[in-house]
Amino acid sequence: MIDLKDLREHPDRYRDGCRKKGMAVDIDRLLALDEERRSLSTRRDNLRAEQGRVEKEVGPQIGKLAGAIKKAQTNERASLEAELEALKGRPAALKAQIQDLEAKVAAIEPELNAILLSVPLPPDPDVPVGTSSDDNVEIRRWHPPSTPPAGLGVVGEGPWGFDVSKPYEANRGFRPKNHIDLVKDLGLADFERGVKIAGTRSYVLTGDGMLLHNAVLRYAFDTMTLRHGFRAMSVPVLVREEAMVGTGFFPAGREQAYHIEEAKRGGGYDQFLTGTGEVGLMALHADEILREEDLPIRYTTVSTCFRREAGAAGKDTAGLYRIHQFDKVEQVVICRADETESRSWHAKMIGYVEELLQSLALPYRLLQCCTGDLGVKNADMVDIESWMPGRGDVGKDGTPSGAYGETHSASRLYDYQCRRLNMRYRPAGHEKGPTVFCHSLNNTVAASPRLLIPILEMWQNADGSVTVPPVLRPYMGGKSRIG
RNA sequence: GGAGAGAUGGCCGAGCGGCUGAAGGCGACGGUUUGCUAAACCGUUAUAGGGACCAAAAUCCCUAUCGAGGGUUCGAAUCCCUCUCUCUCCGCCA
Repeated sequence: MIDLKDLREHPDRYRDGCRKKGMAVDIDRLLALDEERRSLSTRRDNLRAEQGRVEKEVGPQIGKLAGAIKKAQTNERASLEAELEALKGRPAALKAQIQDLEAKVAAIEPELNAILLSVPLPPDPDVPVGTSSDDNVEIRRWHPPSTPPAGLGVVGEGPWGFDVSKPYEANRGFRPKNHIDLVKDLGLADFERGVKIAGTRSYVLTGDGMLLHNAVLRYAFDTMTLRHGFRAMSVPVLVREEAMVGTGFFPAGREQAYHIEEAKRGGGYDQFLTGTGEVGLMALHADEILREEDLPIRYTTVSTCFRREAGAAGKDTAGLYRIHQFDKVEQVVICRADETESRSWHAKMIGYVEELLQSLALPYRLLQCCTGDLGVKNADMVDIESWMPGRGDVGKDGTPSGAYGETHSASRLYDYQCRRLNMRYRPAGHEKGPTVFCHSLNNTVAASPRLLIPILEMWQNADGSVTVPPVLRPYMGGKSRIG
């Protein structure tokens, strides 16, 4: 959520933000509603103050009179009652006016709040302006060196020295299989039975496929907790609507989430399946005032993620790329409201992922997302795409060109999310000062099975087997080869 | 699923129609005392919205908030209704 006060003072900043992000939000309507609400509530508050004074003044008299009436003789009762009615007249008139104003305020609020929730955080000035992912700007690429660093592999096995500008065959000396064929031939996944059980975009990981999946997650999780000091967490993936709204996924992404309609069954309230562990991690401290010395908070979780993929019909229907359910290691940082600190965490969180991909020898590139590709809640977003030989256009010989596919996404949100979540801290040394909304950031560490695609395709061998990247072997009982 | 009990400030806990933004305690912060610490004593101690002032901060004023929402009343932390949550016991269960 953006700061309404700031919008009031700098409406053009938000108009501009909407335009750059390609989102149509009626800022003028919001300003008008805000103006109206403030004028109404000021009048209401003044009347309430008046009511308070009147109550103190005539309240006790009313009480006394009411008591007197009970004891009074019938002949004097009538005059006492008239007096009581006269006394009640003033507060009653105030009450009616107050209720009228309250009703008017209440009538405005739903629309005002709905618009307010949909106003996007303006993108940072250094984010390139664009309309879609086509306008994203490549920041840099990384290719694995031809000589593997100590402990990460041996020459001739895996993608060491791989150059994505050359065909796979020129790099490795054989024509690659795509991950779909690899998992079928090696018995790593069963799509038919997945669909039988759960419908389209469903799958079953089998045998070494499941082991490799777990190995990737464990490796990524351990990297974050043991090496980088992030706190290991398990969080709900079935959450209340408040958590979805608070983290900024609703209302914009409502169609993307599975909706558990418990209220219809008399369950009291509905729930939603989260599409990322970010929801649970960020909602943890909702409505809390944190201590500055406890910041930054660094959390990581591994959780199952659910996505309806609404609007993606027909896109990436085969394989493990776009699926309804997957597992993801996610990292979040909650830090002080300081732009420099936010930016520095963003860079660090991207660095952790680069380190991970490099240890797996997977070629990748960093993509600066343009304004049109940002969600409502980000000021800045960097995607990391890993090289997937099985993607891209298929050539005359039936071999795909290979293409980068998104495997990670690092967002910088300033206080947008924490404002919605009402997550604040009290700056140290300013015990009496106002509270400040925290900044938050999030980034993927590893999403699997999607990350299995580059791993399998890049680490496959000419004989159809797949070498297990050395860093994953400890998580697979030391196994070095599948097939 | 059945039966009870409860939800008050950073925490504990009183209040059960007006004088209660809320006693008392703990904690925290400031001060006095002190060779230093401790103790003792004094004081301060919520959040949000709006407004005054203003370059800004500070300050001041008004309003709201005692789990949430609605109701009764001139007036609700206090009475009534609904919801949410927590705890205890029984049943069931990975």
